[in-house]
Amino acid sequence: MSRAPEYNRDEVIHKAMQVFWARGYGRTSVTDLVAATGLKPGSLYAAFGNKQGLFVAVLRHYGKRFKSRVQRLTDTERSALGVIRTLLITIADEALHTGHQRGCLAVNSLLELASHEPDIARHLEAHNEEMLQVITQLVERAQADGDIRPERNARALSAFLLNNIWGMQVMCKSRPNRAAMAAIIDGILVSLTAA
Amino acid sequence: MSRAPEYNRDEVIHKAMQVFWARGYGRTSVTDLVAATGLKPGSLYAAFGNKQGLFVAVLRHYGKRFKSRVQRLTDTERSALGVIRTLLITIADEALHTGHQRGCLAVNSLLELASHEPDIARHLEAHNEEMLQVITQLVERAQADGDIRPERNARALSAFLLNNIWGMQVMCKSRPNRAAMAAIIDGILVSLTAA
DNA sequence: CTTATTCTTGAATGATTATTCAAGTATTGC
DNA sequence: GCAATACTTGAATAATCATTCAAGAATAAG
Repeated sequence: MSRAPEYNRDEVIHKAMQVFWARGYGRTSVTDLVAATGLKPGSLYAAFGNKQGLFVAVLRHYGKRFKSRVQRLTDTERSALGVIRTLLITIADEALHTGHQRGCLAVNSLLELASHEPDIARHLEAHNEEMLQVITQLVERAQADGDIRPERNARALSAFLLNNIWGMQVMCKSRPNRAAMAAIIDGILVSLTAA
Repeated sequence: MSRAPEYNRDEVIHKAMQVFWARGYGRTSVTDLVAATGLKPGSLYAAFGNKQGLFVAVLRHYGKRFKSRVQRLTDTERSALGVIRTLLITIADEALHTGHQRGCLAVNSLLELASHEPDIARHLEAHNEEMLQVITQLVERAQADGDIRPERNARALSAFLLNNIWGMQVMCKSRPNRAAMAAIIDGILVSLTAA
């Protein structure tokens, strides 16, 4: 006993993500979102409360997307160190090949909003903590494989790895460069596999 | 035969920097700048053209400030590798000790504006290139000192180093953490001084 | 069909924005 | 004192912003 929505929620979130990712939160107007999603203001506000509500939904979507991508990598690659290497190469390739220099939505949003929107800050910190855990598991598996010395602190190595991933996401925004990317990946692997 | 300005240009730029740094370009209103600098809109626009003009002046000021800081470090430290280590520790300490999590104005602005303001993007890319050169000189000196293997590519090592500095500036915005910072600095130095 | 429920629409609202400009004020040279 | 010049002031402007809401349209139950 009611009317069904004409839109698909996930599609709307995905389209909104493209706009937020390309333009940032602050520079994205509700008018932009209306144009991208096809939903009129009233429907958008009924579905997500407000602009920030839609943005939180987008961040959730982005996080799931990233995790499922790592999972797919883990499924195809045999060694954990191979997964790490492929992950880094994938990030580099994405930065180098895509024309738009969007970087990482989570990093972009962290820098834009962390100091001003506590709710979003908390969400992004949780996202980073999850990323750190995923990486730590990979490092521990690489240690079990014998590719990384077992006496080294997995959590510490992961913090170092995540730091470099963040750095690469910054470079995405400023003349991404194949030689530099290769040097970075090399530097990471040298450090990870050192005695 | 005219009236002298009542303000000091550098002071105004410095005060404007604090606001842009704390709030970001987009979230800083001209009203904020008027409050922080004490200049009324008319005077601000006469002096800097517009908001973006003031921001460019701020970025220039920020760049000079950073370079003079590295220079001071270079003057006091004996070894180039020591300068690199101290530089990294300084960045980490600043992130850990200051209550406000401002990160780096150049990185923040790059992520916020690079895709939308070509003039500012060019300015920030030049800034990054300068940083890369400063770091490359340090690496080359460390090679001459015998602290880094001479056969390694100084430019590549510097790209790796800068990447980690960028990463640390991202971490500034998300729960900066002493153990992680130490792990990162350790990871960098392991890689730099590896065979 | 009737009614209740929910979705859609798009114009209206009020706040905030960057920027301008005319009027007022101080300083300098004569 | 008299201009000429440049700085200061703050109200006005016009655009853009997120958000609301009343009216219309579709669906489902009875």
